[in-house]
Order: sequence, then C-alpha cells, then structure tokens
Amino acid sequence: MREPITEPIQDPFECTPSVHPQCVSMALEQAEMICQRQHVRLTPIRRRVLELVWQKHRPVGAYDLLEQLQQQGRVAPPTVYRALDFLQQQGLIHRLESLNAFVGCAQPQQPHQGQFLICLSCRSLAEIADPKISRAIHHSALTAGFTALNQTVEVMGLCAGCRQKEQTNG
Amino acid sequence: MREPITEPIQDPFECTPSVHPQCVSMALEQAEMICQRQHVRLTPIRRRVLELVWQKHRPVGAYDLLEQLQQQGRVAPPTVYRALDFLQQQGLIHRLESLNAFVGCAQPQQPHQGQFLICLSCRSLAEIADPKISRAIHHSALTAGFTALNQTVEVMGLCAGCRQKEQTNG
DNA sequence: GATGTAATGTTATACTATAACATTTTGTAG
DNA sequence: CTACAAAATGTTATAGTATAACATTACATC
Repeated sequence: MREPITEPIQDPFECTPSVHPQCVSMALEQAEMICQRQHVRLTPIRRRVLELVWQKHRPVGAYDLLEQLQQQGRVAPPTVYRALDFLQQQGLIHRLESLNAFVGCAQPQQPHQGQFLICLSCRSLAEIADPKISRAIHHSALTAGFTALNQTVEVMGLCAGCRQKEQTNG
Repeated sequence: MREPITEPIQDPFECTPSVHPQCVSMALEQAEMICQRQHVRLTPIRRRVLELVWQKHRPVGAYDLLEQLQQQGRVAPPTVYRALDFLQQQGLIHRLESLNAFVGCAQPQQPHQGQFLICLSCRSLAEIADPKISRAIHHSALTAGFTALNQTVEVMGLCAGCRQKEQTNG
C-alpha cells in the first residue's frame, strides 16, 4: 500500500510524474466536495474539463482543451468556455490574463485572488498567495481613493531549475 | 497667457478636458526626446498611434486605433501592431493584459513595470508605481527560487468618483 | 547612386471568445 | 407520474485579437 501524499498538490515546480496522477484525482475529489457544499453541479463535461486542466498541470488554452474533448465526439467552443466559466466561478481554476490560458487552482477551499509565477523557459507555473502583496496593493489603491475588488498579479521570469540551466549554458 | 501646467500628465482620474490637449502634446514631445536619445525613429505612423492612444487617455484596443487610422487611408492590422510593439519597447505605452488594450505610459522617462487601477464603472485608469508592491512581489518570488523579470499588476475596482455615485444610487 | 537595413504595405490566416437560438436534462410541485 | 420551470448543453454563426509570410518602399552610409 502506498504512503499517503503529504506534499501539497499545489506546486507545479515540484509536482513529479510519479505523484501527478494522484494530484489530478485529488483535485477532482476536492472539486466534488466543494460543488456539493455549494449546491452546484459538477456535470460530466465540467468535471472532464477540470480533469484535462489538471492533467496538463500548466497553463492551457481553451482551444487546446477543445481539441482533446473532440477526441470523444463533436464539441464546439461554447461548451468549453461555459465549463471554464463555471469552474472559475467556483474558484476551481484561474484564468491567466497574460497567457489567455487557464490553470487549476491550488487552494480551491479558500476563495482568493491568484498570484502567479510563470517560467518563460519551461512554461511551468506556481501559484502563490502572499498576503503582503495583496495588502501592498490594497493599501496603494486606497491611497489613490480606489476600491480594489479584484487583483491580477502575474510575474514572468525563470524558475530555479531553468535559471541554473541558463547559467550553465550561457 | 496660460499658467504653466504644474500637475503631472499621468493621472487619468484627474485629467480634465481643459488640460487634455496639452497632456497629449506633452506626451508626444517627451516621446520625441526619448526616441532621439535612444537613436530610434518615431516615424509618422508610430507618432500618430501614440497620439491616438493619448487622445483617448484610457485603455484602447488595437482595432479601435486601426479604425481611426483608416479614416486617412487604407491601413491593415500589422501596421498598428507593429507601431504598438515599437511604442511598448520604448516604454511609451503599456499593454493591459486583462483588457487586451493599450494606454500611454505616465512616466516614460524611467523604465518601469506598470501597475494599474482600472475602474469597472467609468473604465478610466490610473497608473501607479508603488515600490512596495514591486518589492513584495520580488521578495515573494525569490522565496520560491524564482527570478522575476516582468511584473503584471492590474487591479479592477471603483475609482473614488464612481464609488460615491454607486453609494448614492444604491 | 549602389547597397544593406529598417520600416511599411499587403494578403491571408491563426487564435480567442461570445451571441443567439434550439434542444435536452434535471429538479420540483402538483 | 407528469407537467412545468430552470439549468445545462448543442449548434451555427460571427466578433474580436493577433501574427505569419512575403513584397515593396524609405533611409542611411559609403
């Protein structure tokens, strides 16, 4: 029998192939629970889209998802976008504005705004949730008399692994 | 003779119709200077696009610009996008990822990442440059072993004026 | 004025997203 | 159980955003 998974499912910089199938199924289980609690329906399509998003475990475009869905029958764009809208509303996925792409939410239990570190080299992504950043933004907004309702924070750069490689090569 | 303009050109929440023509021409003059210093060419098309961006003085889409350019002859999308790319490279405009739109840069003299407050009600926008936000992001990234090269910070909410109106009405 | 580079023109197409309306599925009240 | 309303999905068409690829023109320098 396997050891229970102790590491969080949330860090793509860390998620190894060996634990990956489990991080997908964990995300789906969590989603089932959350939807039940919220009295909303995680229909087969919605569940399948969430599964595909987690399987990639990195930013994935709507038409990429569409293509995969079409391997099991005819599907049109609105079907995908509706599922993505639903999943976003339930906080199960985030949209990455700078990539026109979507990614599974690391902490769907507690609603939050995503903050993202996106590696330009390997295209992997990590979600962080640093209250200092949120607070700094809120504070700065207030100073301008502005009421912040929704924050987008997306940071492009190099993850630890790729930075090392670049240094070795360059 | 007019009083000299003491207020910065950068705050769209503040820019009144009376000073607006001047804030456009100031932005163009600054651009001329910057391009000269950088030994790059602010060609008529590039200059015109920058002018249109500043005339709107709020987030404006590429195809909106295209439409205006077409009033003086046939123009195709690549022309606009090339001009926008150039202006972005020179730090004269910013791209707003969450709106697929562009806006004149408030402080083109010193290169920086934009941080934006976007009013959901009146669609106006203010650019801020709060080092505390940048630093919080950098610090948080470093903690994750991530080298931040480029930050996107876009905050949706209500500007002071619109918030008051909402309260009065609601 | 020949030559190479930068900028622009031109055509076509890729990619992202939604409107509008038809149909099916689901939950609920009678 | 069945009739009804609401929710979800199907279907077709189209809007909106962006770039690839190649041709032509303008510019700078020798």
